[in-house]
Order: sequence, then structure tokens, then C-alpha cells
Amino acid sequence: MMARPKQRATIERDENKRISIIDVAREAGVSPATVSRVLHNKPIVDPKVRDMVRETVARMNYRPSFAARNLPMGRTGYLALATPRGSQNIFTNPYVFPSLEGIGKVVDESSFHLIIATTPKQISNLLETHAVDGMILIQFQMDDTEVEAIEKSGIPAVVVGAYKQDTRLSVLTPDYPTSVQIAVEHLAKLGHREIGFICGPPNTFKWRSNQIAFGESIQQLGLREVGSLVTPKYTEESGYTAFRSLIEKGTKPPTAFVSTSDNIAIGVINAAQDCHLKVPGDLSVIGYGNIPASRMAQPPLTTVASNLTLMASDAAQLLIEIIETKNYQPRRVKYPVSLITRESTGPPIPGAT
Amino acid sequence: MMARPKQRATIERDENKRISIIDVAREAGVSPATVSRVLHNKPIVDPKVRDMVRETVARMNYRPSFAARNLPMGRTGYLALATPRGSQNIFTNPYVFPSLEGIGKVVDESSFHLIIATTPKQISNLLETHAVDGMILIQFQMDDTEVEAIEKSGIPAVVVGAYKQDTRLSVLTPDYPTSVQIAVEHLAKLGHREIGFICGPPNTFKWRSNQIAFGESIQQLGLREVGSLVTPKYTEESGYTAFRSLIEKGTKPPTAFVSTSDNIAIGVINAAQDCHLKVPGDLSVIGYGNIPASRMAQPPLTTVASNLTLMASDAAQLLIEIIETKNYQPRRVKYPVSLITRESTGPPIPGAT
DNA sequence: TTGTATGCGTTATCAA
DNA sequence: TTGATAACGCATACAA
Repeated sequence: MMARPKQRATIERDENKRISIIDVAREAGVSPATVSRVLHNKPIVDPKVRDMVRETVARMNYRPSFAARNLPMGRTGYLALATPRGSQNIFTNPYVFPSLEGIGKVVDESSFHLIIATTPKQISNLLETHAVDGMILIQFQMDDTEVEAIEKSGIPAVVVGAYKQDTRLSVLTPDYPTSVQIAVEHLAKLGHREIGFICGPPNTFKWRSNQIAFGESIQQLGLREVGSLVTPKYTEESGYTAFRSLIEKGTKPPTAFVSTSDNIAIGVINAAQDCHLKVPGDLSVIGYGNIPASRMAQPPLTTVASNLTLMASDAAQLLIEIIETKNYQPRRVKYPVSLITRESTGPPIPGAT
Repeated sequence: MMARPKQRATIERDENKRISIIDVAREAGVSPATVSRVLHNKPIVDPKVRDMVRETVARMNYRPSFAARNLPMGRTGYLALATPRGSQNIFTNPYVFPSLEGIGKVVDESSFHLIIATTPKQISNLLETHAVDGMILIQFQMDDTEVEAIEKSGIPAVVVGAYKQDTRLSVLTPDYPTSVQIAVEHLAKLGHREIGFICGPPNTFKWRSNQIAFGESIQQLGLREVGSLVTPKYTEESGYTAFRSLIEKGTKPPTAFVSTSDNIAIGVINAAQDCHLKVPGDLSVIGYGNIPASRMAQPPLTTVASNLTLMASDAAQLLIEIIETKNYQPRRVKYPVSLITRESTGPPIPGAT
């Protein structure tokens, strides 16, 4: 009863139908298994047969189906780059492109394709349909509800950036504490005694460790923390507004700010200049991220850089390794950061205004 | 690893194994077919059975496999956004994010997932493995060799931007000729009589139609074309260098430039200012694209805008329609453009320098 | 070294 | 209304 005769015999070729490995096998006069072995360069096949099959494959212009090939192996062959709020204005989110470059290099040389999910819905769809074998997570915040779903989905995932301690995911992080420390040290060396900290929104994973690092650095160098600000977003507008409100409240600003975001730092500089303060004479500002806009700022922004492209390519590599070896041991890697000195920092000039 | 006999029967649940529709069927005491019918809300199923199956699905937290579900339908369920040179510096390629936003909206509401291919290799891999059902093409140039492969692959594809006439692909294009025309008219109205054109690299699809449109506009308004430039890239550096070399050759520049790229225009402005020319007093400049940087430029750039997000979402919608209806009739749609007047254009001031 | 047979997880076509 | 069962296109134990 399983020998149900096929409607179509071999006589007529159906133009609409995809050509399959069976067609190739029949044409070459071998079994599908042999064709498969040739396609995968298995050594246990007769060179003559191999060449003949290869010729047939080429002549018929046969390409295996990606989905069908992965199905028996219990995988999809797709990875995802997941980043909520990803399609926002690029000035507020300049982190995806460098990541894409790093991931692209790895994907190029792998057998995987790359999905991009830039909305919560796309991310949860991916999870629910089992449409990817693993995920790279970028720019997630504590209140992004998808992290919960990802954690308990069991899907392999690698986080680039700060993330919680108690997790089954692997995490590749820039050395945020050191980034704050070298920023503070740079300002101290220039002669600043009163420094403010701008840490961005508190609902981010890096917030707490940065706060602690700043406090410690300040204390170690015998400086005073003055005029620190909290901003609701990592945007220029956020930084601008925060500084303006500081001034409007009549608070005397410090002589320097350390920000954990270039965008915020640029906003602060603009606000300060609009308040007729000279940067860096009256106010020095350090950012974080070394985004393209930081180089273009007036004055060009001193900032702390990490190699996001490298981190992303390492993340992709690690993710593929996890998928292929099924070694789900979470790993944590810390990446070095470096200070890029430009013109937004300098010695404080008392009474310059 | 395939026909490996199961060590354990139904008694103990194998944690490593994905739960399949068969597991659910067995648990619910029905056939897989019935479960499938419930999942697809087929009306021909007994309400009691339906509810019971739904409950079982929920209890077992069962999610159908995306790949297995699409395989019998002869499709993959994935679309691709393809853009060569995509991971370059975001300042030279600010077009992908708005596109991503538009496409994301459509993908969110569809049953498709979105692949992103930012290198030639990723694009050809996609083609060769049949890993996507269709492609959206952005920022392709005439000498991108992949267009040839895409054309003859037969895969459904929609191009956003300029593209050749003789093609089986659908094309959604901003109205480039009008963009040039309104730019020239704006300058004429301000009193400019000698205008230069900067059209970017000649190996792009929009080059020729733009050139023609500029010539016609100039002629119709009785103006003179002076000091037109060709740049090898759509970058700030390109624009900067081109203008500097004009000056260094001793050529007297026109009083205004129309550029087909914001990046180039910004580069020209910087070069002019470095040559001690006032913008817009000595030189007015119009760009194209309305990229974020155009608003931040000093002075803010007058430019021509098109709605890239809308075009991209329309492209995604059209692509899905093509795939689902199998109507491969190529379509062409032209999208309106509008002038955004900022401070980089003004009346020419003779002898201002 | 090669072919056969089975499984991957689902949908669709039957027959019951 | 439901249940077997054949595809979908491929990879791979196992037999030959």
C-alpha cells in the first residue's frame, strides 16, 4: 500500500516543479544518497562517480533546498540579530551597523543565514515559530520583556553588552567599570576636582556597575561628585534637556562631566554652549561609544571606545560554536576599552566665562 | 543520528527532543491531522475536540516548527533585505534604517521572517541555497554583479530606488527627475544664474536620468551649467575632495551646487568653508536624501526628501503579494519628492568674499 | 563503495 | 467529522 503509483512517471518533466536530489540521482543513474555524499564531499565515493555526479549537478543547475537540508538535522540554519528599538533614528542607535559588519563576516563563512529582528513582535515570533537556531542580543534593557521569553525558551543566545549576572546566556561585555575609571582619571589629570556623572536611563543593565565604578574612581582620586544627572534616554535631546534643567534650577555645574553615552554628551555640549559656556574651558565632557557623530561634534568629543565590530563577530562565532557543539556552558568575556582624546576635554579655566 | 532507536519509550519524556505534533496528538488522544486542523482554525472540527486539543497544546507549550510547516508548501517563509556595502560607515549609508523600519512593520504582521544580507557573498548564498522566498533590493549599483544573478534566478524581487528599465523585477523609485528640477527651480528663484551639478558616481542607475533632468531644468530656466563635478562615491570625503580640486585648478565655482547626495553636499560645504567661502552667501548647496546628518550640518542643509520608510514598507507588501499570488507581472511605481528648505541655500551675494 | 529505507515535522488527500 | 498516509526534499544508519 505504500507503493502507490506516482501520477507522473519519468517521461514528462514538470516545469513548475523544483528539481530535487531524486531528479539528479535518476539523471546520473545513481542513488540520492550518492548525490548527497558528493554534495557534502564525503571521501567514501568513487572519483569517477563523483565527477560524473558533479557534472550532472552542474548541468541540471541543481541547488539543494536549504530548508529540507536542515530539517533532518533538527535545525533551521538561521541565526538572528535581535535588537529592540532597532529601527529608531540612527543618531540614537548607531550600534547596529558596526555589529552587522562583524556578524556579517562570520556569517559569510558559515552555513547560516542571518535574520534581523528589530521589534519585540519579530523577536517573539522568531521564538514561537522556532525559526532560528540561535540569537545575538544587542542593546537590550532590563525592562525589555523579551529577555524573559528568550531566557526560558532555551534557545542558544549570546548577549553583546551588559547583562544580568544570573543567566544561562553567554555575555560579551565592554569593560564598563574601566571605561568610567579612565574617563575620571583623564579629567583628574587635567586638573578637574568636581565632576558630574551622567549615566543615562537607570533601566539598563550597565547602569549599576557604572554608578559604582564612578563612585569608587571619584573617591580614590579624592575628587567630589557634583551635579550628576539622570536622563531617560540615550539621546542628544535627553542630554540637552538634562543640562538645561540643571542650569535653570540655578545649580552650579561641575567643571567636567563623564557620560556613558556619546549622544547624551553631545547634547550636554550643545546645551552648555547655548548657556554661553565654553567647552572645554568652562566645561569638559567625555562620552562613551566613539560613534561617528562624536568625531563630527563641535568640538570633537573625547570619548571611550570599545571594539563593537570585534565583539559582534566574536558573538556570532561563539553562537555558532554553541549550536554546533551543543555546549551550553554560559561564558563571560570582558573586552578592553580605550580613551580617545579629542577637544571636548581640557584643563578647567576658572572664571573663564 | 537519524534512525537511532529511542532508548526510552513513552514513559519518560525525553527533554532533549523537540515536542512534535505527534506528541500532542498522542497526548490528546487524537490524530496529528486533527491537531493540525485545530491549529489552523479549520471549521470542520468538533468544538469539544477543538477545545480539548487547544488545552493540550497550551499545556504542553507546543509550537509548530516553522521549517517543517513551510516545507510541504514549497516555500521557506523568509524574505531578504539585500543591500551590498550595507555595513559601511553609517554616515555613508543612512538608508537602511528607515527601510528597516518600513519593512519591519509589514513583516510584523505577516507570517514571514526577515533575512538581512549586507555582503555580495551573503546575497549569492541566499540565492544558491534557496533560503528565501523573495528579496527587497536596496542601494544597488550597475556594477554590482549580484543583480545579474538575482535577475536570472527567477526569485521574486522588488527594487527600492533607481533600476534599469529592462527587467522582470518590480521597481519603486523616488521621482529623481523632479527632485533635480525643484532643486534647480529653488536656486533660480533665489537669483542664481550659474549652477553646478554633482551627480555622484556614474555607475549608478539614477545617474543618467538625473543628468538629463538637470540639463533640461537648466535650459528651461535659461541658466548656465558651471563647474559640475563627478565624485567616485556618495561620501562626504568625496564631495570635499571634488570641490577642493576644483578650486585648486583655479576654476571659478558657480554660485550654487545641486548634489544628488546629502553626504556629498555636506562635504562640499565643508570644503567651501575651508576655502573661506561663506555658505550660502558665496555658495549655496542643495543635497538629496534628508539624512539625519543634513539637519545637523553647519549650516543645516537644504535638501530634497523622499519617504524611504513608506517605499520600503510598500516594497515588502508588494513582495509578499507577488509571492502569495504568484503574479510576477513587474510593476513600476514613482514616489513623490519634496524640497526641505534650510540654511545652506540663499541669494547669491556678489563679492561677498 | 553504493543503495535502501527511514526519519525530520508538517500539511493535504484521501478513505472511513 | 476524523484518521491513515503520502508527500515535501534531504541526510544518514544500515545492509548489501
